[in-house]
Amino acid sequence: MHGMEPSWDDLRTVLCLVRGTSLANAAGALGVNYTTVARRVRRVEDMLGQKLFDRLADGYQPTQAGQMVAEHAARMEDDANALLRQLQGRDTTLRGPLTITAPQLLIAHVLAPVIDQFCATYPEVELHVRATNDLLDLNRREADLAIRISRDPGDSLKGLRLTPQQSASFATAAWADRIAADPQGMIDWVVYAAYMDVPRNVDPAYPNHRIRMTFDDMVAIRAAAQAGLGVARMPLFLGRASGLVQVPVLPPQPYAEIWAVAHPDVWPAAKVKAFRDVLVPHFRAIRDRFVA
Amino acid sequence: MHGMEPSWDDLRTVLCLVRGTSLANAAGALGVNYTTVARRVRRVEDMLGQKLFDRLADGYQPTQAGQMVAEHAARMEDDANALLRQLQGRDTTLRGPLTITAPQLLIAHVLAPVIDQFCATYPEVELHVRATNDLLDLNRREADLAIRISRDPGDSLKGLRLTPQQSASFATAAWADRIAADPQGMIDWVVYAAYMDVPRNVDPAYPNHRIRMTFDDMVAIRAAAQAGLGVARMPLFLGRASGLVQVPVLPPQPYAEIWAVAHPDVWPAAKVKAFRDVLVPHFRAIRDRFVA
DNA sequence: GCATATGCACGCGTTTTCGCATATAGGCCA
DNA sequence: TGGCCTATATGCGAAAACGCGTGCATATGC
Repeated sequence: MHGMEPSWDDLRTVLCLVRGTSLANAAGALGVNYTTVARRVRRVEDMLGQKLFDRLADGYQPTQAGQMVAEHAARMEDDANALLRQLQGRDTTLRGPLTITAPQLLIAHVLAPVIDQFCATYPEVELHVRATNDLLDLNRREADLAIRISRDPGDSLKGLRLTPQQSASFATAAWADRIAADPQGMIDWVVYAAYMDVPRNVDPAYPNHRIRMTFDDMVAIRAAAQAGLGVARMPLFLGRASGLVQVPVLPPQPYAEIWAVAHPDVWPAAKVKAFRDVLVPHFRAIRDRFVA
Repeated sequence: MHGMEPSWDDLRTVLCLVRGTSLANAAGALGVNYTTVARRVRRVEDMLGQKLFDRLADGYQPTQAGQMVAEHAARMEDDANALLRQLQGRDTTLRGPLTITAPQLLIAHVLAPVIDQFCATYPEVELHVRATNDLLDLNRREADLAIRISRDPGDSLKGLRLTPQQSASFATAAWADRIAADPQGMIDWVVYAAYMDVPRNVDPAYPNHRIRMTFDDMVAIRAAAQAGLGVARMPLFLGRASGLVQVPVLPPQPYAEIWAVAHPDVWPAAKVKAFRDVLVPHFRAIRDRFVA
């Protein structure tokens, strides 16, 4: 025990190192040089008089004491995030940073005009767009507002339904012709890896199906369909915007709705509200792109 | 909004400034120069893009946003304290700092030999003694172990009863003679301000009493009794050690017990246990100083 | 078995932060 | 009203923290 108590930032550094397992990862998360992480960790250990990490060949391995530090620091982080969210929710300015997130395909085919209009209307807002299928953690402020396909389960996020939508089967024109000419023929499917099966509710007029291949990503599925590998189920807005033909194998049917969600703390922030106010009328105007 | 998020240490600084209401107080609590406090606060405000304090003539007055920062930082502080307590509780060394607290009079007349013995037995322990009647906050690690008259209410502290004790009435030899000579005579009392009355249970053989003066401190009461201002009720160990004579006006009767208390996290620490192991036998050996 | 990639430790020069001294403004009391 | 006390701003030199480059050890791949 050296007596002095460690600085809160040093505790945070320990948390990042436990999470990252290497100095470089922790340094990246903190936005500092990894040498600094090493120095801070050593300093905390000196102050606490306890070793927090075993220096192994493949990185820093936390000791039991290191785990304890990380657990408490994680709770401190929750409080810090809650604070920043609440302060952000009180913000009434239309200046400065705003981070939104949405799946790539939704941005490319639906949101681009919304983003354009928003930036033109609020030129002082510094908009950051995170185009990813990953569900960013809105509690940790990885984004302020998320546009998602299907409302999120679990978290206590506040949400707004932008539109219902339907899915259907799409393929190249060549495939469409072939299916029309021979409904009894074998139909190749390109499907999500998670499902691993031909969609339910296919029209009984087309009895023969097989899985041609599976993907874990809708961009890849669309590319495969565009390459003529088979038929794919996808939301109407996407199939229609991809140069594909809707084939009658799978009739239009309900698909996950599109939602805008945010943490309730952040929801009332002026910039977040402003973005919603551009988003909602735009989705109302183009609703017929999502349903048959 | 400047974008960057504030460092946790800066949030802590805001907390101390809200608590202290002046730069100097906050700086004292943090162990830094007050100029540093002013700079950090300004930095946080820039980062958050919100004013956290109104600079008034008589100090920094927190805004609503400043209050919010302080509330969350207070929770972070609780977590940091819990961490430090738990790490301390795991400490098995008999080196380094240990802070105990007890009322001045208990230290002066009872604990001094215990402290002496402990320091001789564990020379590598750096013992800090905080002699005060204030109840230090053991949650906040203002002390590791407290010896208190009466077990603490409220907190969830772990405790050990060191001894029961009794109180009685004490005065100078002159007063003792006067009372023996004239039991019907007026008896002047020196009492605690909190009570504002002659003790209950006085012997009916002494019918005439009045409050001569009140004090809010036992050191002062004893001094007044020693100066011959009147009769005072005090614990036996104190009266007997103060050159006073026990007078029969108030027969010996139960008084608050003496306890050793610590936070349950800290209780198992080696240094805390070592101190208890010196404390307990000593109190057993001198028990007759506390009861009639 | 050699080359490469990953990850950490150490030393040096630079940037940032800090403490101290000084200056300034407002409130209290004789 | 003048002096003093408290409390906050500002400028400068010192100290601490930081980033970068280099070197070493271990694991991985051809």
